[in-house]
Amino acid sequence: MTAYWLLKSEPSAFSIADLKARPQRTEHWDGVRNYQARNHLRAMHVGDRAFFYHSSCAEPGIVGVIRVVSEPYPDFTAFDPHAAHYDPKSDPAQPRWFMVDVRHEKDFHRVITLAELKSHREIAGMPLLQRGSRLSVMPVSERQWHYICALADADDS
DNA sequence: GCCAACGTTGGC
DNA sequence: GCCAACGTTGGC
Repeated sequence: MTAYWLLKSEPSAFSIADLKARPQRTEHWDGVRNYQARNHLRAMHVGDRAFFYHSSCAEPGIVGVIRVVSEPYPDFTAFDPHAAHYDPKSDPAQPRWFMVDVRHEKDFHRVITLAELKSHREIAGMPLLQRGSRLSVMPVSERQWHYICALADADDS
């Protein structure tokens, strides 16, 4: 059963173009250091799809689609004292943080901005649109997924 | 740069 | 277990 997700990244740190430029268009999604987001990561499976969301930028919004291409495994950057998201409390024998590998699937032809998403009551239940939401990994329902894909495809012509 | 919202930490 | 202080996120 394929599931749908939304993954946030600041494009100044790692953008969808960066992912697209990686070998095999694939990279591990490391650095998640929030338990709720971690739990969502651990629920992922190969074949799941996710929206790539650009945050903290001029035009925050969904910029494309990526695919989960690994099962969840320990985030090894947590063990590296030189890594940006080093966590001395994550023990390799009992890892605290996890990640998956993702592959670029497609760019939307335009950014589906946060402002636009907020204007559609059909998807008002998305965690992304809740007051004070900061979660960087969140589930998307099948209905929400197809609704947003339709928005993106509407001006494909 | 501002600020609201949230999660985590640590004293008690 | 409570809660104040602090750090981070992220839109504007």
